[in-house]
Amino acid sequence: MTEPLHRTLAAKLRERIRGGDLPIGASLPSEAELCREFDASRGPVRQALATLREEGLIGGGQGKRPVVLDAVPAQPFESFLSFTLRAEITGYAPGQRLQEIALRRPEPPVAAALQLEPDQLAVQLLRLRLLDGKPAMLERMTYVESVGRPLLDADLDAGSIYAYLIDRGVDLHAARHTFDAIAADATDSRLLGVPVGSPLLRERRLTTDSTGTPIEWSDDRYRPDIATVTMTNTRSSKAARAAVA
Amino acid sequence: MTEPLHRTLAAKLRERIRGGDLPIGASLPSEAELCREFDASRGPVRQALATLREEGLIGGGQGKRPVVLDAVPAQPFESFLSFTLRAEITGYAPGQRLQEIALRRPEPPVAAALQLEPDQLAVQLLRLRLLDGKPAMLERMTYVESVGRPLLDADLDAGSIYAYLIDRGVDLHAARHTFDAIAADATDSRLLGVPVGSPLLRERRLTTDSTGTPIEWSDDRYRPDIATVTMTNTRSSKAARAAVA
DNA sequence: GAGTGGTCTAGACCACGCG
DNA sequence: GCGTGGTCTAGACCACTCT
Repeated sequence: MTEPLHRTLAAKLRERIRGGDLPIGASLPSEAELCREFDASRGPVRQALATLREEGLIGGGQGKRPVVLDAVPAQPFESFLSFTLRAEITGYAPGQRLQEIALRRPEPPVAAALQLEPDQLAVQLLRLRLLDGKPAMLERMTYVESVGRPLLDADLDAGSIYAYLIDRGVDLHAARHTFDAIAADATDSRLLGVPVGSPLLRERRLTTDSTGTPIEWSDDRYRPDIATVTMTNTRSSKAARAAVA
Repeated sequence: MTEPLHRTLAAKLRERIRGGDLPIGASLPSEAELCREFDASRGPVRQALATLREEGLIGGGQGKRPVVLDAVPAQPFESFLSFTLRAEITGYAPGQRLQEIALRRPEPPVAAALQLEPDQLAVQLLRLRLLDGKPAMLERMTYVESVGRPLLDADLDAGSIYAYLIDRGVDLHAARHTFDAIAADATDSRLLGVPVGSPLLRERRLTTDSTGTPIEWSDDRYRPDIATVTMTNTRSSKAARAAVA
């Protein structure tokens, strides 16, 4: 165990919160009490508390004890990307049905977003995402060929594409998300089971690697009565957590 | 000057970076050097460096000096909240037309979100937001009475409510945003200038102070052809930036 | 006034990066 | 091996909250 003390303390406190030992709204022990309990000085104790504050788990202020605000810590980047992860955080059972996967020349706006030449190929997927077995979101994803090729041989009904890509060492670094609303088209209507023209939440996403090179473009449409997109941000930390449902 | 030392140090370093004294890619002085220069101990110096790291200004690691990464600090929280700020970042001219402000008992779901008793009063606003003079978003905001009272006397067509509240010392700490899509109702239709039933992007937001006490509830509806909500997140830093348009 | 977190000091040892 | 940041201790004073 060469784990730093402040990490150990943070982990122990996190466990008490997640385990319900310290319910939402409860006060944590004071810094002095934690020092005595763990036989540590104030430095590490304060560092551990700062970590939990960053994660949005606790709040508080001068003269007041820290208070439990939330039971689930934020995991900013991955949770922003992965429908699977976001669903699991929220307690829903995620599922998926691949409708189509193809290697083709993408439409001009998509090609432009991915900075592809007009004749370059990309891997496109149409996939229906489920929450507790009900159609919740329809995603139209486009990957640059070098990244997307292996997906042609993968079992895409099995789980998260992001987990698969990260496992293979793909350098996912930044993402830009744009939200708006759009009326359901015929494909949306058929697969999501809503009338044509009904309002859907659309998230368009461009994911890039750490050099800024585009990797993935996606157009995701959510059925608003089944799934919403939620995110939390706090002033001090810059952590943001995203979830569905 | 009752400003804490670590804040002062952070401000001085931030100034050197913004002023080009420390260009992007340059190394900062070592912690020991900063201690000598400012005649401080390591604690405050490290706290100041941690602040800049949080803002995405500097990076670095064990054994290496801190390196300047960027010259402009991210201000994630405010930019997440303020339509005005988000518009300015994107280069649009924000505007607003207050339609109504009232002190009343909010509808039960809103009262529940704000943890109010059924007979407690709250301040409710209906305000149309403009981008370059065109109707872009309609917000229905509800503030707990203690926070919202001063708004009854403020000039709400002048600028950002958040700037006003923060100036008055209101402790805005965390916000939870939920996005979905909804069909325009009669009020939306009239003020936003879209047909009844057309799809709108809806953002519902609950803002709390650092003890977790709810302060504000808002239901914001965006006209998708005029305004969208965009956010960027990166893997390494937890900074996220939001914008409209 | 007692208890709490916010801040600061002075000194120490360790792990990592680099020459 | 030396300088760096990462971690930890022990003690101190102040500002704030609560009662």
